[in-house]
This record gives sequence, C-alpha cells and structure tokens, in this order.
Amino acid sequence: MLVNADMTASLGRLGLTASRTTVLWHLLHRGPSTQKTIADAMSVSARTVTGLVDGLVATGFVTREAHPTDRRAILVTLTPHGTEVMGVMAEQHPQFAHLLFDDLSSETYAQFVAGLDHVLAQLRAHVDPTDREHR
Amino acid sequence: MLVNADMTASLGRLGLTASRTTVLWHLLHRGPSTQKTIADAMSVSARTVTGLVDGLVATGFVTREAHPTDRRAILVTLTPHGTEVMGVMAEQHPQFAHLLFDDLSSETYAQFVAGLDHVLAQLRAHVDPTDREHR
DNA sequence: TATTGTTATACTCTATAACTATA
DNA sequence: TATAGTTATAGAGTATAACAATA
Repeated sequence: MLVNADMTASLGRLGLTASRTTVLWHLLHRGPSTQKTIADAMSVSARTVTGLVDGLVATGFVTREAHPTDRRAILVTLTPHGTEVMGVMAEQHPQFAHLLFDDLSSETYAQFVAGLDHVLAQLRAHVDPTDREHR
Repeated sequence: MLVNADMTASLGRLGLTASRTTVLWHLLHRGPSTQKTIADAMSVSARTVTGLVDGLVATGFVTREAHPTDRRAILVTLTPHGTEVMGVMAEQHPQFAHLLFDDLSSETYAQFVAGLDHVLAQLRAHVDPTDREHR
C-alpha cells in the first residue's frame, strides 16, 4: 500500500483511512465479497479484515450480509453511500485511485524489487545476528 | 513516507521498521540531532519521536547523549552498529534509500498533488457532512 | 479435516494534552 | 513565557494463536 501524509489527511476528511479505502475499492470492482477474499487480495490476515470491516460498518460504508450458500461466510457489501463515494473517487480522478491502490508500477520500482535481494544480503552481512533476535 | 509490504518485511529482518529507519537516515546525513529536530524533519509529533528513539536505543542503533549547551535537550547519536548498517544501506544500493525516504518524486506524483484539491472538492460534495463527524 | 470468521492478546505508529525541567 | 522531552491516554493497523461454526 502506497501512502503519504497528504493522502492520509485527505481520506480522513472523508471519514476514511487508507486501509479501509482499499477494502471499499475492492468491493467496488469485485462486488460483494467474503472477508477471506478481501484478506487474500490485500495480503493481510483475516483478523485485520475483521477490524477494517467493523470500522466501515460503524461509519455506514458497508454492511455484512448472509452468504447465500456458505453459512460460515459473510458478504461484505457496499451501502449506497459507500458506492457513491467510491464511484466519484474512481470516475472523477483516475490518478487518485491509481496512486492509492496500485503501488509503484514504474521502472524505478521494478529495479528496486529486482535489486532488493542483493541489498539485503549486503546489509545482513553487516548486522550482528544476535541483535536481530531481539525482534 | 512511502512503504510497501516487501520493504516492511525487509527492514524487519534487519531489526528495523520504516519509521525507525527514517530516524537513522536523518542521523546519518545530519549527524547527532535533538528529538525536536528529528520530529520537525519527519513532520511528526515530539511524542512519536520519543517512542521511535526508545525502540532504537533498546535495539542498539542509537544512544541518547547530553546536549553540550542545552540541558533540556538530548542528542540522539548513532552507535557504531547503527552507523555501519546505515552506511551499507546508503552506499550499496542508492535506490533502496531513495525509494524508502524520498516519497514519489515522479511526474505522476506531481500530477497527483496538483489535482488533489479538485478531486477532494468533488468527493466532499458527495459525502454527507454529518457522517464525517463520526471521526 | 479444512475453512471462515471471531475473540484474545500484543506490538508499532500516530496524535493531543498535561506536566517537568530548563531556557 | 517559550521550548524539549516525558507520561498519560487513545485510536488505527497489523500479527499470531486458540476457538466455534460450518463445510
């Protein structure tokens, strides 16, 4: 998730946080989803999604609906209010959505990812292994 | 602060977090600094820096030293261990540092910032003001 | 047995407010 | 009065582990 201070402040004014907005974004594009599906899409634990959806329900962006065939599962669904806000976000300014959700897709990022293992190997060689055990 | 999951995981293996690494980065380039200076540089509260420095002291990356002239202030100083780790990070792979600390400096980012106010005005017009009071 | 989601617990990062020590 | 830093308190986001309900 790519985020900066301006973005966080902007979302705050709308009653959202970056992570909660990612959930809404997923729902807008994929439709009603189980929490498990959302967790996998966000590379985050099921527990984390429980908390995010709790917040979105409390602020009226989504509801939890019964899954038609799997009684273990829940379908997180956008409310009209949530749909409206996300619709505007997506339509009015594609750049906003792109920057918020797509992470770095530039050349620079590709270079970074490609080179990361090398850097880490270098760094690890200079860090005392016993120190690293502290966390 | 620009961060993604890969980066967080990478720093974690070194015994660091993104925010703590930002503190070390500042110290590497500016030398021993008061917590107030660090807070301003990071656009973060003094309280936040207290917590970050607490963590860095506990893991041996920095020490708190007396300020030579101002007895209210503290000079946060890199330990040899901290200097070594940050030196490698800076020298071996400039991209790492760039991506970690410079935020987006691309054209795309400039466009985003320029257009942000417009997007927000659009979005706000579609959000019920009473709902926003919830947070 | 495996999966979905919850509760329990804990850590990091962040903020504001009240306070102490010092300037 | 103003500044540097801490303690107190709070909220968001994240994780693992144990568990219940269901598949």
